[in-house]
Amino acid sequence: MTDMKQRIATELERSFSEQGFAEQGVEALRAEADVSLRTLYRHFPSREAMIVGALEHRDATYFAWLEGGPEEGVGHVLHPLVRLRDWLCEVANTGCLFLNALAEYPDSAAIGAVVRDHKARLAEEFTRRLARVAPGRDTGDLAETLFLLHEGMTQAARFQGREKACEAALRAARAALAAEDIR
Amino acid sequence: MTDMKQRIATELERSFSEQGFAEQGVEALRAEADVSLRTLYRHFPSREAMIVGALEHRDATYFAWLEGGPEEGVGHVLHPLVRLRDWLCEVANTGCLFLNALAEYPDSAAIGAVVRDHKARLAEEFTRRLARVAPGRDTGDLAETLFLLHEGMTQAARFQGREKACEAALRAARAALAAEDIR
DNA sequence: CGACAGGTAGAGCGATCGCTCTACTTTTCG
DNA sequence: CGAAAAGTAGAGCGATCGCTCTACCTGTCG
Repeated sequence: MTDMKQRIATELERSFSEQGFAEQGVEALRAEADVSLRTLYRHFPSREAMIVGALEHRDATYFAWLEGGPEEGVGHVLHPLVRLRDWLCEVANTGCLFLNALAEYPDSAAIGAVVRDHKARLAEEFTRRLARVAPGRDTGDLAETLFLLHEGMTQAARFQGREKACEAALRAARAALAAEDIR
Repeated sequence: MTDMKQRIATELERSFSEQGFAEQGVEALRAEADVSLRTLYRHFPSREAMIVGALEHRDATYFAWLEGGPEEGVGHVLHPLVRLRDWLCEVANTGCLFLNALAEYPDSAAIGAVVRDHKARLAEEFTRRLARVAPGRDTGDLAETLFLLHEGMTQAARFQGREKACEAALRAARAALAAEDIR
């Protein structure tokens, strides 16, 4: 059943997010998902597949998390950063799950591909939003700046604390938009 | 001997940097350092101590790497970002060793402490440089912006490619300085 | 009914893990 | 010289790893 696979993927995502990748083996993952070892392996035939499955699930979760928000103006552009702040406060402040995975398995082609795909679409998110708010203008550089701030904020929140990193990133983003006369 | 410990630490740093933390056990580290298992454990009595040792060594290496450069003007402030670009080109483009370690062992107090200490001093680097170039002005926010760009650049370079991330970060940093009339 | 897909529980495989230990050699130095 | 310190080589410990497999149960459907 697809329900089962979804349910397991949800638990894998939560588990890896909370405990990291190195600190728990397959048996621990099985227990968290509350299924038999056989069922776990039926849907995710290796530990690497479990990681990829968790990342794919997180990808969907996170883009759903970004939905909604202001449909125009600065608020529309900044929305992903605001939602990231919410995520860091309400869900987890443990860095980026994708980059954490990449850190542990830098040689895995499968993991690398999922990470690159996710990040490319995330960067595109800023590009799209800027294109909507400032149509006809070349906002490519600005999109890259906002994406860098997004990545920096995610990491800095871990060791500096959420509030400081979030305020700094939003302040910097607003300044960058203001400097380009986007309002 | 301290020489020996230094030499081992150098190899540990290189090894973890190139292969990641999860993908090699103590035996592989021993082989890279080209010492006996007993000697390795004499200087670093546990795998966690090896990681901490590698991070401490990297801390020293990296701050030495930042030395030199312009002593005033925008160049002085941007120097750490320029040197980071050099590092990503010449040494390794594998993200931040400290954050990679934290990703794998989020529950280790020892590792967490080293990471927080390193990052705090790195953030301070921008604060100091700005204070020198724009004495008497409140450049705290700007320093935080530059630090966020530094962190974002480090991560983005991994999956977007060095050039794109480095150019974007330097461009964004210059723009932020210009907007505050720092030259 | 009977076949089968998909679930549970858990024993157990070989490999590898972090780490300790023995036995011996080399270097340092009072 | 001779003791202590610090090195090498590597066997081997118990624990854990990822993963497979057997044995059994349950619901669906032709």
